[in-house]
Amino acid sequence: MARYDPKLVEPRWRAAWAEASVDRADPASHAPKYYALEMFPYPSGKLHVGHARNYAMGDVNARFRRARGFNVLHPMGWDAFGLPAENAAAERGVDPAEWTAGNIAAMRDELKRLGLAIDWSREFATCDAEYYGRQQALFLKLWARGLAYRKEGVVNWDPVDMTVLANEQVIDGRGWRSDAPVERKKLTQWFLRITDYADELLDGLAALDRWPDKVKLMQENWIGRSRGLELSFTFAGPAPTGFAGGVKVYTTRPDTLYGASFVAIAPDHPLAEQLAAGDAAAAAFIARCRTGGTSEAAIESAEKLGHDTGLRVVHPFDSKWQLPVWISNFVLMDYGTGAIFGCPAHDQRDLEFARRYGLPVKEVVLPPGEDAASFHVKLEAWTGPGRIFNSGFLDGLDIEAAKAAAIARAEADGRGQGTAVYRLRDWGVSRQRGWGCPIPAIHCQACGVVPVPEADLPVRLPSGLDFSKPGNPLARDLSWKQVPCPRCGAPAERETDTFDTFVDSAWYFARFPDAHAEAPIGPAAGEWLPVDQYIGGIEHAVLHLLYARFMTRALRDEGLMAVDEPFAGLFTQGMVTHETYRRQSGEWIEPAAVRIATEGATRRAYEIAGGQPLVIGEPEKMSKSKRNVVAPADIADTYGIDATRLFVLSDSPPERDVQWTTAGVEGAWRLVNRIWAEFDSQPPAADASGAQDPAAVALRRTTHRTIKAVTEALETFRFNSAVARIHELVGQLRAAPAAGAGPALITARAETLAALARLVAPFSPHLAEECWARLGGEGLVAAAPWPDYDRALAEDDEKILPVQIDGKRRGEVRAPTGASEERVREIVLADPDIARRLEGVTVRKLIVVKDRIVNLVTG
RNA sequence: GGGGACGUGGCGGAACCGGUAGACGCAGCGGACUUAAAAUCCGCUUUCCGAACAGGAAGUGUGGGUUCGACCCCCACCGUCCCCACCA
Repeated sequence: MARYDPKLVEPRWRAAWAEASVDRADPASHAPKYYALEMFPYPSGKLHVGHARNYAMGDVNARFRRARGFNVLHPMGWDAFGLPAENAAAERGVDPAEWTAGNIAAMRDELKRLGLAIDWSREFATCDAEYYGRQQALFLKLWARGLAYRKEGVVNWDPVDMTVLANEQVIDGRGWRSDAPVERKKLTQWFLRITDYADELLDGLAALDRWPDKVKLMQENWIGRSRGLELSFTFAGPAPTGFAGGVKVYTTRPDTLYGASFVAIAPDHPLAEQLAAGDAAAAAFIARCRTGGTSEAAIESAEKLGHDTGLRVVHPFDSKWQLPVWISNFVLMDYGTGAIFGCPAHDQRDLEFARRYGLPVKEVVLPPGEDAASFHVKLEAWTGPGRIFNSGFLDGLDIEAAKAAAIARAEADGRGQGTAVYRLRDWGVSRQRGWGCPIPAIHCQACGVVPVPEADLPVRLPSGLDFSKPGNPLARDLSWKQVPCPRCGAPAERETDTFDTFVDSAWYFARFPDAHAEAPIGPAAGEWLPVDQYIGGIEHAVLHLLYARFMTRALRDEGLMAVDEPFAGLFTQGMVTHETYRRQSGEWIEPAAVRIATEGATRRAYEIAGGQPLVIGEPEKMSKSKRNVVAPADIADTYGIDATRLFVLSDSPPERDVQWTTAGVEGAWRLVNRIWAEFDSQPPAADASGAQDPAAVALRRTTHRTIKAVTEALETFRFNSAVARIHELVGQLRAAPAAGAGPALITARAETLAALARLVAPFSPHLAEECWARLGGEGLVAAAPWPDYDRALAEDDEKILPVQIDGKRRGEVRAPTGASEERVREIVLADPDIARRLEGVTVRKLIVVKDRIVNLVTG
């Protein structure tokens, strides 16, 4: 018996797949299409077990669908722009393009070694000019449609790296890379008008029935549509220049308007800036607001500060009532109108502000059970339900009715309008980076911002950029930057900002169907999109996944895509974690340097070198800092790829985290060897004529039941359950060994093995090929159809029914599958054991659940 | 502060639609093989009472409820994790 040797077996079958081009999507096929895609990786240069799990899931799905008769498109690419390449360039003086290309080559090899059924003929990287040039072309179209624009906005500015940072790159108020306190800076930036699609992006979520609810909910909250009233407060005295119409505020609580005690505007509000020009105190206050940190902790502890402008506005429902106008740090310029009215009794922030500055607190919502004369808000605002009082024409209404009435009155008076406001902001896509897709625009003194003519695309990144100094090297490369204006020919300058890399990933899935097409999105995209199953991490729930949904719609409106939604099905997989080990002194020790000893049920860790005891920590996300990273390549050297793939899919449900353990992979490795042993010991199929062997019948039943169960588990992404069923089937095979078996059993075993090879193929494709070949199977198992099951065999012909008396299990009876209630009743009452227990009691009720259970209720 | 998810043996987890709780794996224990160890193979393994592979009791975070029957549905509470957050 030959021991299974993955080092010999695995490369051989990968070569065979490549030779036969089994992984290519067939453009001429008439089979139904299936587009399987996993989020493409950033080419860091090293494959992580987390990658291995992600791509193994996608691969199981792709191979399964192919076996079920679909024409599968399963491509791979590289999300290749980004900061790590610039860091490498800055630290080691390497060319980011070369560095990235080297990483891609290394990772491609590692991915290929995983035995993924990927159509490599469609591979591309976002840093290829062939890709990003076409992205520039798409951008020009969006620009022409008015979906791209430039706007001065307040951004997170890293003063050390001299670049804008995305919100997610700001950690506790500091730049994630420089650790410098982030500044709020006004800068003119490119934006994409994602808010034009806010309603559609929100309402479209309902149709995504194969997306996790969690992701849909996160997007819903992120878009954050709220309905309310935009309302103008006119000035009591002469209005400041440009504010003849008053100050426009936004509120979701127009029902509390009679509880108003002030109007507050953001420090960045145009009115505040105008006042600052003539009021030193106001200017100082605004400057102070801008220095405040943006971190969670800073905001949490930040006091509500204000500056009374001295201006007074008139209450919209009572012309004799005047309210002060404050500038306040807790009002945000980029939500709503940048101005609010304060109702301290019914808003906690307004209450804190009012208490600090001695502003009135007037209750207008009476909570149930409270008395109008005695109800007073003290330290906590009342935001719950109630009846409106102290509020003129709104008195006596409930909150919802009062909101409607207040909006109707404001609209009738021409002072306001019921409206929806979104939390979603337009997408700022400018980055002051040198390793990104250049934004195809030229700045001309005379003509303004001019698009690069399409014929001049791609705007290529220059080679030899200097990354050794902070800031954007493109801005320093004058020979690249200085160009004639395409409109008037005068000397002009290129836009030196590059796109946020999320732009690169917002449309890449539409490129794969025609990866080499002249047009950015070729005609085959119409056939393949949407992606049938997309797989990736939950961390992209509101970033990448929202941007891709927006881009798909924007390009649809441009006539370039035929679908509304890019991803019909989405699966978000969990991470791979690992225990952590550290010395008493605190240093983290990598798993490879640790020896685990079990003493009874307790586990202890020792450092291999020196033998000193270590502290075992909870499983955590693998990270360099905690040194708990495991490289797939090292594991594959010992146990082979198939065992590695099997393990990361078998130990936990796929959406949950899985803890990497050596014992776990060893378990998978055992299964690989057990499977192989069954094939290796199987004699050629015998002639089974005659002989009804009960062992053969039992094995066949298990086989067909397993095919059914594995098929259903793979349909619903329950990989762990599928592997458990395979374990069971292998256990049955071992219980009915070929040695000494009669012809009927040998034949049954042959049927089982033929099914097993195909059931295992999505998980452990190399092993499956080896088994298939050993069995004399036709062609490659990678191209073989999925096994069918016999319904009759998958069902037992007899069921064991537990018998409960008053809900407690007291015995069991055997009954034919599908037996009628009367028949089961007879069987139960005829059972001597049951009869004995029923002596002296009356059966009040006998409940039979077909093929499941019997419950006797006594009285 | 707002929103959401999840609590099942020593561990990861399973349980279709409300119908035998603990599949399968890991760890552990016992045995076989071996000079020995590793590997491999066989068996046991929710807890408690019990000599028992007799029988019984308890049991899916806690407390209630609905039901012939609840891990599953409802209410309240406790705990853990995730997302968002001065969003008016």
